[in-house]
Amino acid sequence: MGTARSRLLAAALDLFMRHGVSGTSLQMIADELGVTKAAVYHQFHSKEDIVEAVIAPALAELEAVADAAEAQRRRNDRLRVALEGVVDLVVRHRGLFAMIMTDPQVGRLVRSRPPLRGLEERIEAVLTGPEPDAETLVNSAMVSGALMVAGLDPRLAGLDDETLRRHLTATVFRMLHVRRRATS
Amino acid sequence: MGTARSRLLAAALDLFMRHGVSGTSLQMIADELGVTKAAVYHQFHSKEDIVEAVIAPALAELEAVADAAEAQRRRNDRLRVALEGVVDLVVRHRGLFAMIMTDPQVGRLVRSRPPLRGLEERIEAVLTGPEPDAETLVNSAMVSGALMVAGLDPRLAGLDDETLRRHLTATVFRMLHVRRRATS
DNA sequence: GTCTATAGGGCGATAGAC
DNA sequence: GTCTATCGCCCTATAGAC
Repeated sequence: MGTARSRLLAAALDLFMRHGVSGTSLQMIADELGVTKAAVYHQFHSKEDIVEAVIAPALAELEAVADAAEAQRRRNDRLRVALEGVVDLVVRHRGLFAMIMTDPQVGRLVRSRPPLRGLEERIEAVLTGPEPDAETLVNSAMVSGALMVAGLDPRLAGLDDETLRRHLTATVFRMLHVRRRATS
Repeated sequence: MGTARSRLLAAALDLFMRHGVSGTSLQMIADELGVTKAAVYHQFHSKEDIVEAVIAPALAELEAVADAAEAQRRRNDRLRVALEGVVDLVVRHRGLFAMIMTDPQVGRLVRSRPPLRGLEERIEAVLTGPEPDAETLVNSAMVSGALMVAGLDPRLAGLDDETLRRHLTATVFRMLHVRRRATS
């Protein structure tokens, strides 16, 4: 079963994805675990703390992806590393990124925390490059949305990680005109 | 300024997109208009009524797009008509479709209303065709997400309708391997 | 169409016993 | 770690005057 804390986070994530963050009350989380609200407050001091703990691991991984992408010398390699990294995260965490991107409350929280602030911008900068034209701007926005929804759509829930990863990668590369192989 | 009703709907849409539906209270809507909550309840009997009225026009247009697409004989034409129609809707309504697709509360509402129920499925069926393989399933899900976020992203807010429409169309066609011209 | 006033309930959060 | 009990707030919604 894991620790009380990890069971709480798992239940919270499930409810957040099904009802949204502001649509999920602490009472719902407590009911899901079969305990009272006060027991929830023993683990986390506020609802915001819960949201933060739920998204923290994925954001840390996203930061590592940004680091790895920015370290590449060639633009095509930066794109390739960023896209492969983000696809991998989306596949492994499925709905979590959809929750982060679509829920306005989560968005505010992410943007208010200094270490995370700018992470979005770093990824976007890798995808678009400096001074992007309209087409590049539109396409990179579309990639975000396309990946986000891929982790959410119930029709894709039955696909295994490897199949989903392969098709996602192929299509985002096609969207942004990225060459498939690393530059030798 | 328009009627009280239309001003209310405009204010509600703006707040729904900024804070989400469950993150928006009737008090916030009333404040935005400079009136009291009771004045809001004079126009609509419940919050759900407001949500329904906000999304109704766009959903009616979406239904017309589904009709037009299903009337095409060839698969490529069905795809082309559906995608061009949806792109047009997304461009003209911008954030509205993002709100419909991402907010769990709105999703429940849409799926609970019989005339609208199945509309999602009709559009999806046109995009995927019968018994789609994994790649087709993934790609059509990605198209939904890509279009959704395009209406939401603040970076694209400055683009005029025609520019946005052109790039969105080009990229979704590329995602789904659709030929650009109508079948003669 | 808009107001004041209020009902009734769920919310996040706290205190203190076990 | 979990409980009972409670606080104060804000929510949706209603009633009735102007």
